Amino acid sequence: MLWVGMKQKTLEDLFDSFLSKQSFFISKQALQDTYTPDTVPHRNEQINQLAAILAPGLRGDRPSNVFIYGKTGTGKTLVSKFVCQELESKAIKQNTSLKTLYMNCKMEKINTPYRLLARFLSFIDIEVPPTGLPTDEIYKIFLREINKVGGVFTLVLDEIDTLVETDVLYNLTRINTELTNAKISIIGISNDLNFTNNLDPRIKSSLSEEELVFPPYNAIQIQDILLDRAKIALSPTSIGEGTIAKCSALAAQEHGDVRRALDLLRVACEIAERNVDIKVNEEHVDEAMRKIDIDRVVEIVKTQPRQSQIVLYSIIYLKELNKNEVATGEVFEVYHNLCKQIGLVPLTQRRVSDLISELDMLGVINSLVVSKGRYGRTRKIKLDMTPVALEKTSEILRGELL
DNA sequence: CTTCCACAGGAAGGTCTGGCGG
DNA sequence: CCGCCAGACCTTCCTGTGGAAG
Repeated sequence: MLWVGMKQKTLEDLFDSFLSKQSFFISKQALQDTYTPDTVPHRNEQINQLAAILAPGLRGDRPSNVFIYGKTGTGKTLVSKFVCQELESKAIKQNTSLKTLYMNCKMEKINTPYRLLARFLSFIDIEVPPTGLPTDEIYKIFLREINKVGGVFTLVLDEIDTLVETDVLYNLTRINTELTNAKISIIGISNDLNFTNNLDPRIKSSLSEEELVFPPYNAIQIQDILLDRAKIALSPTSIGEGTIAKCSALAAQEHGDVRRALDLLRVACEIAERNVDIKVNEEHVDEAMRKIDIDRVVEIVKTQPRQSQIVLYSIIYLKELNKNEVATGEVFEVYHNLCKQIGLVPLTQRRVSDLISELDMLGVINSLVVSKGRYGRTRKIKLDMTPVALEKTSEILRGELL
């Protein structure tokens, strides 16, 4: 698929033409989302607001807690990191004891008080075992050490949504009352705009003393940002007419997600480079779009535990019988038979129901609870992937399971 | 209007793994 | 080695419920 448009050549020809061509990339990192640019365009307002909220930390006062909302790729993480960096360097200059600490709750799997405290402690160079100790033991260590170090701490909790089920947030809001020598303020970042709706009102009012909303970027802004990055990342001769505009337009359609635009451009370049084409053009972007989608699905499917894979395969199996929308009961039945065939002990329907929810959250299926009146209440379950991705998934699962 | 289906999804608790300090 | 701990993963038991059928 990646070799679309390439005629049959000898390998020697291929290598020659590859070498004779300048690489598309000057610095690929600039298109990756780990990259932190020197400036953050179109986010001045948010930067200033956040800086104003955090500034009291420079006088040794505890800044208000902040809640930041905005969809993915709207610059929340970037702005937070940027402001924190500036704040810290200012603090160092004037010799204030102020530290900022960033953690991504989802990626670092910080979903229990224990882990949050452990992570915090490792930040001030105290290592504690990852498990084994009682939580209140860790808490005691935490209080002791944090008071020893002292000063103002600004804690950035990215993707704070993952903490909502647990009592982490509640404990966090109370932590300051136990501190004698240190002050902690919290920046919570969420891409779920309704996040605080189902939050305990006390936690809500405490955590969102201030709120910032990051609106999506529009197509022009995305293009602007993309051009900036492309200047750093790519050789100018390699970018075809309209390529950047197309990436921007597609990302703007999505929901103003810059990360998406950057991914599109980067993958499009990789495809073009592999094809030994001269420039990245709009077709490469289309191809990139497909590839990103497939890669996403494949990655999820592969890393799913066996039982979950069987559940997904059951849904695919039903789809192949031309049943587009299926109910939980049907899936469970197929799943049950499949387990027996493979020789695995099947899980209960209760558990399978949860697995279906998880697959829904991962975005490989779509499920909606509907009532069919007399015929009960169940989920309508649909696959949520492109035909190509579906084919690939089916292939992988068949390989893994049978 | 009531009934009643086919589940959703909460609560509590069990089992297992990996790790602790003594 | 022991008793204990956190956390992942499941089971059991349970109450709740939207709306077509009667």
